[in-house]
Amino acid sequence: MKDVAARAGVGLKTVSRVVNGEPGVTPETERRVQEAIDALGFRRNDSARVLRKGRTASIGLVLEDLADPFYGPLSRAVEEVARAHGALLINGSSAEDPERERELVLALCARRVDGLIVIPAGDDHRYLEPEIGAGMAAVFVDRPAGRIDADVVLSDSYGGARAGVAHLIAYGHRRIGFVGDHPRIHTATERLRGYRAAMAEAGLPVADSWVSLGSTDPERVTGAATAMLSGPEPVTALFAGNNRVTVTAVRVLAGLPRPVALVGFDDFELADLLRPGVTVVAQDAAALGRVAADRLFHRLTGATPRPARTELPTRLIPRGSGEIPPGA
Amino acid sequence: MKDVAARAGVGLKTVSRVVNGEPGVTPETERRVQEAIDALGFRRNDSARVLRKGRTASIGLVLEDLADPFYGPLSRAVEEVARAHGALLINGSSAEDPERERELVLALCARRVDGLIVIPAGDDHRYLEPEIGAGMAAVFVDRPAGRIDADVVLSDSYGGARAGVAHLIAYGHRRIGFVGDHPRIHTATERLRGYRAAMAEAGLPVADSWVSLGSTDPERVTGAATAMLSGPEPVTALFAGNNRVTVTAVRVLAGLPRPVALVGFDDFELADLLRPGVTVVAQDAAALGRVAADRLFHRLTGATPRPARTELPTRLIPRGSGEIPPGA
DNA sequence: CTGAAAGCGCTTACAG
DNA sequence: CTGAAAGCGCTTACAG
Repeated sequence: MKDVAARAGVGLKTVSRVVNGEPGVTPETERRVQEAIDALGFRRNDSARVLRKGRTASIGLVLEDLADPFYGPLSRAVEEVARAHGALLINGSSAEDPERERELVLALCARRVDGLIVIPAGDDHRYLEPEIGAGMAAVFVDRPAGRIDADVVLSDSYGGARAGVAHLIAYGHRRIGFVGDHPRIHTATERLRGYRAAMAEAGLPVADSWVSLGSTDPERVTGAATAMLSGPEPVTALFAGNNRVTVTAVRVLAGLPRPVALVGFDDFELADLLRPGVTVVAQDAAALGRVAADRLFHRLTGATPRPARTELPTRLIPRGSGEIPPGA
Repeated sequence: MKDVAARAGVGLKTVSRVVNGEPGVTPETERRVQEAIDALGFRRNDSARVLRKGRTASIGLVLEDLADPFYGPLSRAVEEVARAHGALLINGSSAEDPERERELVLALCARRVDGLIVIPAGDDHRYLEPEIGAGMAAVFVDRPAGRIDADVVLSDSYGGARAGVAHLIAYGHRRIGFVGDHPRIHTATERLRGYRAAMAEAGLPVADSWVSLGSTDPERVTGAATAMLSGPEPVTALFAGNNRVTVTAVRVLAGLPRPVALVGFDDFELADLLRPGVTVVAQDAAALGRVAADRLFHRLTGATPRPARTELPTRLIPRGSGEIPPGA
């Protein structure tokens, strides 16, 4: 900028005015400055600008895995809101590791992102207290923050799972298996709670062997589902706790001689083209991202509402797999 | 930092040493400084650090759409390489709009990211010349840069499409349709070139009505595929130019009374569970990202190889849909 | 309409 | 082992 000023024969502040389109510069001066800018290939260094202004015009998004199809639309929705506010998105994957989540979040704080959207891997976020105290805005998505009071935007996991299991019960099932994600993950336990509620409301018992929480690794899920489907009193229907479990469950059921009912949490592409089509409890990933980002930018404009919990509804989409009666 | 120094009764530089783990500080001094840091909730402001050091420890990734399942694994792979080098990832979607791509890229340059990975939407990147001249490193992925000489990492679209179409020909097809992305997109024209090569090598003519390039919008693709499949001399097989076209083609074919062969470019989840399984020419999205990021960081360590073009091989995966003979 | 001085919060290059 | 001064490249708050 100094070089530009020298070449155009003006002061630093005038260059700054031209670069930022501020008023109060003669057309002739502006022309000279612009010429110098072009000749020197000058581009404003935003690092310096950020240091002076205090705002980085960027927000951080920490999620589990950018490669998971659930997070793509969510990220994109956050990005669109950020873009509408002139902010860039810094993205990071925690790989479901609380320590990695913490490192990422603190690195983003050190960069002074204007705000943070976090899909938490860990269940203790007290490490964020000093940051929030220092003015950092943070919104949690998909799972609540642990041990701190913060905004959170969730899908109605409990209600969705309950409706999905009730759907299977309505089709005559009495022995229904539940295969879900690791019990450390909030959505997994909420969905299990929904399953138990639906069973209890129908007066049905739940055998321990019908419930399996753990890694969504295909081998683990295959083993768990296969165990429930064998033995003297196999389950006649399966409720899958998330998209990855559902996909593996579809593979397991495809290899079975008899049809078994299946309802999965999370919709996925082509679910309608499988035979049978896969009945799912759909959640709106893009809406989760959009609502969370809106909340964040609301805070960034100076509003300081008390931290709130927002639950987005889910939607049951019958496609065939969830309407198979027991013993079909 | 000034406050920390004052509270600990030391100089600024000593605080800096402790914060950065530099040697040459008495344990006792370090303890005092650490205490002040904790008491004040101090966190180093990386904006200032960046300004002084000249490196932001971040790279930019501009792609078409974060929500597209093809880009998720690619982004994640880039992120992992960046992480290994201590860098964060700033992500942006061009939405296939050249002007938006340009805005994003220039915004990232203004932030002085250390390097750039770009999946180009436009075909003229001369706007990057001043930046590259000023030392910005850029690697293009999936499609080459337009009108500038730059590193590029691609899948072998030509060879993959040619192999896919040859596969259909080997199963007896003579009239094969090609539905692809917009002709402005490099991969679309390369895959079309592969299609034409395979047809020519088999001595087969290509009717104009068998080829349709354009938007991957489901309506457009449905119309194009339907037209090729009707009339007095309908095609007996379809080659789909990318993942989104393939998905729509599967839907179209599912509604047809007779079986029609299909080979798609890009693999997708559950392709093996559809009936018939979908035969695809698979490319490795994660490898594209990994190789591009490796190249970028190689440049960032000071190496200045001449810009090179790297082509990653594709792999034909027969699953059933591509092995349906004509008139089956 | 224009510009000189101070300062954002660090690191660098020295000096003690 | 420790620290004072200068500077990274901008913007802010003034003054003319």
